[in-house]
Amino acid sequence: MSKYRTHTCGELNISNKGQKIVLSGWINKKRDHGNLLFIDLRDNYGLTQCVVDNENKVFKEIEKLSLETVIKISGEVIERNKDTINENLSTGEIEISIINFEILGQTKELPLPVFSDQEYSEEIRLKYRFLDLRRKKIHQNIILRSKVISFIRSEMNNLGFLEFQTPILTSSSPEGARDFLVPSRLNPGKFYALPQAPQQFKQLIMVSGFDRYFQIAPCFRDEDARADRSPGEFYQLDLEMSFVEQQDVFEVVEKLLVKVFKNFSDKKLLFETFPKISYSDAMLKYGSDKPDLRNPLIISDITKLFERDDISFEIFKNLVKKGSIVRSIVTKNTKDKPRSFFDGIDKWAKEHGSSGLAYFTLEKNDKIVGKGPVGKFFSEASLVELMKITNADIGDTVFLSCGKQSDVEKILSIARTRIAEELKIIKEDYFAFCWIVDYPMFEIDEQTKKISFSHNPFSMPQGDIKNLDLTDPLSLKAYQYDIVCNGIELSSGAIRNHVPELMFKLFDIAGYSKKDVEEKFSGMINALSYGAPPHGGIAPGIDRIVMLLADEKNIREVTMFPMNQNAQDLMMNAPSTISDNQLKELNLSIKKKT
RNA sequence: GGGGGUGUAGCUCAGUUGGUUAGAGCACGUGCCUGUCACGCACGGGGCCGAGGGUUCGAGUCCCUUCACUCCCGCCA
Repeated sequence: MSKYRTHTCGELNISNKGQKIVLSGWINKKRDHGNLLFIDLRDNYGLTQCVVDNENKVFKEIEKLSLETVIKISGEVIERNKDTINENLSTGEIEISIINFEILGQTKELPLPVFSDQEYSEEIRLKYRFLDLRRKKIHQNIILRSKVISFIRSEMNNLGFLEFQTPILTSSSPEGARDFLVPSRLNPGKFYALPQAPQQFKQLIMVSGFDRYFQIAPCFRDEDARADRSPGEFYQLDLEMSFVEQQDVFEVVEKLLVKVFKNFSDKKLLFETFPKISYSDAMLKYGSDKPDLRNPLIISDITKLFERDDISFEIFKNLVKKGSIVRSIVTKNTKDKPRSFFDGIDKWAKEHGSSGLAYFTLEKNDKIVGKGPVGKFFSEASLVELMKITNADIGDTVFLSCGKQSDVEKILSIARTRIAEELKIIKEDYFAFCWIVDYPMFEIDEQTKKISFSHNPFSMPQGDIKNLDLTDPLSLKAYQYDIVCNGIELSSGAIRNHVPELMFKLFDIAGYSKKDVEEKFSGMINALSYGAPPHGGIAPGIDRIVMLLADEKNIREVTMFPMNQNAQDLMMNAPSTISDNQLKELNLSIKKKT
């Protein structure tokens, strides 16, 4: 028998009636009636009500204990009266009549309450994370995370994947995010980098002939934080497979994610075979490469309409002549919405950096007309044509945005969400997964006008790889794919380029000489030259999967010890200064701030 | 690097047009209370109103600067 307990605080029930037991835990809540005192004792497993009255000689001592003191209680399991049963507790049919107690851990006055549903500031939560983590919701989130990871491990094993660790101290790579760097003592002036992802290693594992690899991999990127992005580190389910095409990867990931999401959430899946949407379609129909498919609204391009003579909407027509585009969102049966709804959307759009959203509602009396501020500019014939393009009906409203393509995409993407929220047509009880496929291999940097890799430089371009036409690199598509759920990018992956000669050519387009590539990616280029299998993979983000399952909007709610927005650990005081001696050993000196 | 929000008791917040001694709930302390489960009642301690400067007879409140936290943009192969 344990010195500290015979049972946990979530374990006892009516079947233990009459037993002498020992429990240990935290004082979650006290209810003091003067001569009768209730204590809710809490541990990881649950809550048990303990009771003591003034006939007990330790009563006065127990009465003085403050919340969150850790105590050991010995007592007897008593059946509660019918009218005092608490149906919200698994232990609610019994209570412990306290015989004796012992203090195991004293507490100072609490900087934040544990038993409370109140929100409180991040600063205090992160500084006293060990107290914060005692709170119910986040405690359960962390347990969920553990269970999800362990489930994924076992499923990956079942699917024939082997788990390997890859180095944490590795080399800096020129592409991608900013690296975290670690100075080398034995190699003065040189630095390790923490891996942004085990990208090269997992490809090397394939070249080494291990066929199917996975890892719950820590990834380090020195980028600014967002609500769904921790500064510093995050975890990916990193996986890679040999002798596969894109579809083989899709099948494995779909199988896995469907199981995970069915197992750990009550929400339903909108699709069990995830729809595949090309990058260009996604940008057109949703204005984004991470569309939320729970939202039924779809964007249409109606630029061509504005070449018609029977439309007199001169502002848009002139802009179109100068190369602007016009796209629309149609909302179903919104003719009876109050004026304030439409103006609200328009005003909101203006606040978000656009020139607003023009709109009109389709109505039919003798003939079809557009009702609303700009409806009068459209002839009946042009409205019929518009209805054909956008699938709009009488009673629907058409919102219009005109401008530069990237601006229109941006504003309509967020307008799509905003309008759907207003109309309450987002299917909140679902997970809507999709694949975004056919990403362009290259893109043009708006500022430098240089061509760069749009995603991963190691991706395999689509087409005949032996006779690839590289004269128009911007039209080249890659076997590069993202998985998106409810508007959140869960991961990206690719079929890799395992042909060194082709890789040199592609890097050349992005401005890297053969020598650069050999130097920066020596490990991998070298390996690919000694018999590399065709291979590909993906890396779903663990933190974001758990966020979706726990229905949390902030990644810190599913991370045990997160850093704050300035990449500081307020509990451990990281980062911190180091001693002169440490600096000397590392051959480093710190420049004074100017 | 840029933009928005917030900052008042240990915690969560209120504080009117600039006007007496800055309030509430929880927590803490003392007292009463033997069936509560957000127990109840009474009393009490607790404040550099984030920091600095300015306007004013007078600033928690107005102005400027600055710091912290947070959300967003940039960034995230």
